[in-house]
Amino acid sequence: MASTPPHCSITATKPYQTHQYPQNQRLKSQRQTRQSNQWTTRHVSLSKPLPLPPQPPRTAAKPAAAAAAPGPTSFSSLCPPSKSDLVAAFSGRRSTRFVSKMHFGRPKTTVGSRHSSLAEEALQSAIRFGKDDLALDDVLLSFESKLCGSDDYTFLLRELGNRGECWKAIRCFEFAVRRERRRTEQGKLASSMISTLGRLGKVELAKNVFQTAVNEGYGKTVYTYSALISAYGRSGYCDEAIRVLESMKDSGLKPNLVTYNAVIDACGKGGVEFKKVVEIFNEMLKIGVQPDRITYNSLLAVCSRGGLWEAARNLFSEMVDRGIDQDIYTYNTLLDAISKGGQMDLAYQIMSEMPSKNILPNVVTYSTMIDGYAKAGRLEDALSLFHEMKFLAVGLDRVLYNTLLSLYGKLGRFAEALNVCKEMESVGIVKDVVSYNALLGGYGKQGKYDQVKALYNEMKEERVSPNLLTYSTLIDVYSKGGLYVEAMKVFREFKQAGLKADVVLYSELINALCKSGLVESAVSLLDEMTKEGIRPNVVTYNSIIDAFGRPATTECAVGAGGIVLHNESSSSISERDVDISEENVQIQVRDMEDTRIIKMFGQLAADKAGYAEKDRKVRQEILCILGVVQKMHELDIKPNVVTFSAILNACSRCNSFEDASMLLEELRLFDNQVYGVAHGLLMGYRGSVWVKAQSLFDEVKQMDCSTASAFYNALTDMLWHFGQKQGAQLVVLEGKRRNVWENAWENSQLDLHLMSSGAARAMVHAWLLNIHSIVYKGQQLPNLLSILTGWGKHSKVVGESALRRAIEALLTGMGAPFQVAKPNKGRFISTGSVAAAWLKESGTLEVLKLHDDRADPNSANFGQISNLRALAL
DNA sequence: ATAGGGTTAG
Repeated sequence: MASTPPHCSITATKPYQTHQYPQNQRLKSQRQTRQSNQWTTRHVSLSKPLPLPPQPPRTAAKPAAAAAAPGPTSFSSLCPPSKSDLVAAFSGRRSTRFVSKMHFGRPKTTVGSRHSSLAEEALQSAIRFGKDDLALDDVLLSFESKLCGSDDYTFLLRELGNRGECWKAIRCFEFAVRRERRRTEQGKLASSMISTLGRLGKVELAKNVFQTAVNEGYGKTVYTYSALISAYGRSGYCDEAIRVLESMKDSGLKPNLVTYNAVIDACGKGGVEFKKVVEIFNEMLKIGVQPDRITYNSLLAVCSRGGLWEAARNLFSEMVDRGIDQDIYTYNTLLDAISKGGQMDLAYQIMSEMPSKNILPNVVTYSTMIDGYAKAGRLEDALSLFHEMKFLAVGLDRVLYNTLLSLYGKLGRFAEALNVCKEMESVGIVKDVVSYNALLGGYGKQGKYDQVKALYNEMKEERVSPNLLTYSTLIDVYSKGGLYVEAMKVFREFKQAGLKADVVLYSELINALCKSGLVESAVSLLDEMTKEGIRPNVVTYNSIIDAFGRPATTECAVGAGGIVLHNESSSSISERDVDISEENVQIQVRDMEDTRIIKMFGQLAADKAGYAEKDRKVRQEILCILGVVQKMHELDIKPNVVTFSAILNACSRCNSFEDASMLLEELRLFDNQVYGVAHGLLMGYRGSVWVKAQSLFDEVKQMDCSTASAFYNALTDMLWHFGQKQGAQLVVLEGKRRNVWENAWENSQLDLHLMSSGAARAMVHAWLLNIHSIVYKGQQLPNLLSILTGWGKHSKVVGESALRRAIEALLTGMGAPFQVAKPNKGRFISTGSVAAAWLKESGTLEVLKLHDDRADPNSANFGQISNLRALAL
């Protein structure tokens, strides 16, 4: 089998779009995916001809969008009220957050509304009797003489929109705009129609309304422009929003406070860089528009996306300096920024100060904080806040329930997760796509594939449509579990739904290839995604860097959930490949690219079954990786700790010191500090290098536990691999001192399950040295000593981990009297007395001491001294 | 015109 699959693409969208609209009935009977796809087409019909107003119609009164539509189509079919999730999925957004939020049905309060009481009546009638276009027209006609001006119609269409009655709102708008002759009034109607559509996530329709309004001469107002900007912002189209601001200035209109607030808000939602937003903010100040509380809140939201907690704090003080009051939004957004910046203690402190400012934490505050703690791995703190809010009788809502589901799911505490589901049910909150995604991810990560399947089925039965994140989660879960055939099936479903892959999905696929050592295929997929216009991010690159030197075949193993893909390996691989190709060729030629992905899964499945043996081509790989890192520089993608860990791990897989040095040079390009420490320790330097190392470790300590431990593991492994064992031990003891591996170290027990093999071995030496010193102080050892290796983080065979094997070999090599504990293959035990006897033997101490292959002549003793000092702590 | 939840790298 070829080592590199043919070139492929997974982003080609299926050209389902028909440019002619089918009849109502036909459309309704078609699949949801098809219906939804209509939304992305630009030519949206503005429905059947409206009943003509009594006045003679103006010649240009026909909306442009309506003119573009060839056939009669009803809005009721184009606006299925419950399909909003699909709409989001099709618009290519990265998040469905915007749309999911609409489930809350936040009704816009109509304070200061100038509508008449008859407008309320008209609304009720429209809701109750406006079953289709004609019936709604009847309602509108019957109220026509009683409703006064644009205020009533504005109320009507806005309220219809708030109730999800999209098509009714539009029909009402068209009805009203034709009956109105004053341009300013028409403009008001247009801007509220645009903002209503924006709130519903129907950007294309909003744009059509805007365009029509401009064409017909009442659309060029600050309000319509602002409304359109906001509509784009809500759906995450920040570039469009900025473009509208520019075109607004071009057409001679001066943006006002609301316009700028909407633009800044759009930037926050669309992930525009803080620097760029500050430019817009400065432009606003320059033309004399004074910022207000909402401006600052929106700026804070920009920080929160990027976890720019320091910038957020500065903005907060700037607000205070300017005499702008804070509100609950300010605090919640600030807390979010600080939480995302990983500063939970600071966040907690600020939250505690809220009551003294007369702003009481609400359910949003709590969900922000609980999620922040959960992401930082501080489960106890997360749960204690949850109990606090219950105690304070802060009501739970959908988001909080979903936060809990995600929390328990991640921890594998499924009993609690199920209780949350029950509670949701009892208070009448139906599980949505977010709930399901959280559960699928939770069960998937624990390898509970039966439950994953059951949940996915339940989801379909409950008619909750999977979205990009659902597919993404499932593909990742199955790939990680080695269930490539399952992954392939999900990928097909995903393509059938007509969705476009995003950077996350690509990164998952690339990671799957990388984990199997297929670096070249991974790189070709990287090229592909770039060609598709999807910008890889640091995660994508980290996977590829980490792939360096991985063996090209993976373990042949049985999944923990008992689902084994080898059930299918009765048919030969080549046969399966042919099947896959033929099937797809039959569907459409354009699916060729997808076929390649599907083949890729086939190849992974085959590799996993042990069919393909590949030679490692180290030379080629190193060039590949170097090229990739260069590319990362060119694209100005900033590396992070994971990048550093990946490079260090790649070094550990090098066969020669020279290769490792080449990789380390890449590290130098990124970051001199990390390079200095890694290189220094590798060369056996101490002194100033150790001082630098301390400050590096201080920074790493800011990260969550698993990120920090991964870095320590990578650095230690690299040092151990190249014979700097004393240096490795120094790093490990530093990690232990800083509690990187959670209570791994007690006198009676050493828990290595979170450590890499190098780190674990260095740790065993240190631990035994410590026990040795206990014995020599004449103190009593515990009756039983155990060393836990766990089952190995990545091994699927019980007790058969590389770590376990490494530790077993180490102990045997030292002659340490530890035995495998029978029922638990990952545990080595010795009685205290037997261990003590061994430690007292004359040669033992020398065996336990570690040495560096390379040492700096100037500080030869430093390592040993600080080892002893660290042990004393 | 403003706040919180679900996916990726270790």
